Amino acid sequence: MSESSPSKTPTTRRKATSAEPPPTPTIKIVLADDHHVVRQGMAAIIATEPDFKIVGEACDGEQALALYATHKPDVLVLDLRMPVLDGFEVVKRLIATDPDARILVMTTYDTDEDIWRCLRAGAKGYLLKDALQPEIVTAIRTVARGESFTTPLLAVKLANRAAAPELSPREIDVLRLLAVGKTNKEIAADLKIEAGTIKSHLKSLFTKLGATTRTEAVRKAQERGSIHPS
Amino acid sequence: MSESSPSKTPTTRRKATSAEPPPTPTIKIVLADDHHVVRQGMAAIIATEPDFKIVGEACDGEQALALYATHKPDVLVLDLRMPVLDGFEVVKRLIATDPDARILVMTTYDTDEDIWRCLRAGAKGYLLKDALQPEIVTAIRTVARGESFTTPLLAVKLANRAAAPELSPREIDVLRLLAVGKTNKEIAADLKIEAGTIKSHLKSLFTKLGATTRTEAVRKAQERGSIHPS
DNA sequence: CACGGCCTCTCCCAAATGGGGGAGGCACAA
DNA sequence: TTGTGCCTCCCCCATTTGGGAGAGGCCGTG
Repeated sequence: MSESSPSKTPTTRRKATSAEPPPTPTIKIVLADDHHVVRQGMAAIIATEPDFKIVGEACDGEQALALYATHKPDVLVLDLRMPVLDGFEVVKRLIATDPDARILVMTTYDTDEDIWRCLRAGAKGYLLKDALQPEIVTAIRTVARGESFTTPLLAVKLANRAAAPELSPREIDVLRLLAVGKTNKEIAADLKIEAGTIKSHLKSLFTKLGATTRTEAVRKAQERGSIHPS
Repeated sequence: MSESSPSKTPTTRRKATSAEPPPTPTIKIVLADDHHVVRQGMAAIIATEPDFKIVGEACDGEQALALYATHKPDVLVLDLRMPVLDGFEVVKRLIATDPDARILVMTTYDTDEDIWRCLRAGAKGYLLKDALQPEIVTAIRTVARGESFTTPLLAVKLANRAAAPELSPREIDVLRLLAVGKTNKEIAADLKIEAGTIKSHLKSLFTKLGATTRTEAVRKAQERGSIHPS
């Protein structure tokens, strides 16, 4: 399903003004993933496209930033979960210095919050690790062109996410402590505020998350990706 | 000609009765992982070893069983999280029909319960997906020889797990409903028992998991892998 | 400036939770 | 047989939680 029209596409319409798949000079790629196996796999897939070239491989966020700076690749393929500096941080910092950076975020997890945050931070595409070869190739090519690419499956999730209300920073603080099983009193002590205030935050958390018990709130927050099990 | 005797190992001892590391005929491998990228990566890594050969690739549990049956590989490299039939089920069924099956379980997640169950079910090795090439190769070779291989990191976790008390089936039932945020009354209704009984189960869950609140219990159970976020 | 969101705090009250007991039936193993 | 663990149920009671209805201060946006 990569090419649009299978029959009527003569070589005539190959205009040279904009970048097109075949005549692209070379797409330079930096790969950032902490799993060696995944890097090998991506390398193998990328090797099937003659105009793709890996110019650097990083296994943590800092390396990714460094390699981007030195190589200025056409695409940065970025894993979200990484040691030292996670994917989201990398996107934020990279876009801050270079707003035109083309980043393709790749991850196993499909919790919407991550996707949402990365795309809003300026990532151009989002791919799940269960993607097949053609989708991966298309994604890289699309992002390299400066356009955006997101797996259809995720479009739905993104729509949901857009409708959902944002959690305030303080609510996240409470949520995190809630998630490890602390009581209101303990959370209050940790945050150095009154226990009653925790109840207030919980109330708004409940309404925002559509939960009625703390356990349910934690669960829904995890589903959304507002908090990580880490 | 004039080959006096360069070394004392002429072609005489070629075919041996027992299998040995260097002269191993060929290690046949079936790869089961639902992520195309990971399969590509493993394939690339396996290709570096001349005596390794992939005889089949599965992307779900059923395919894995089928391919094992037809190819009788020396090693089945198995991902835990897979559609249709998860890794643990595959291990159980495979060992039931062929107790000598050599299975190397590979996963991203390191929740102890999974490891524990798979190894007890008869898997020969456990590898995390962040393993580097040499470790992967060694693991495959070791398991192919019929010995067991487990990442050192996991040995610790296994020790912990062995010490921890087992949760009863009923406790797991309660835990699962607890995890989605249900109240005791709702859980009782779902399980068709008295609400008071839920409290009893919760009490033993709390002591076994070392928790004091339901949210904490859910969290610790998730950490152990007794229940999955699924 | 006024509005809205966020953070803080207050009061009240019904319901749920957690912790302490105990007890009977059942199955399985020593 | 005597355990031991599991599942079911019961009691009581202190604490926590969830829901309702505020209010004041602060800050950024329109």
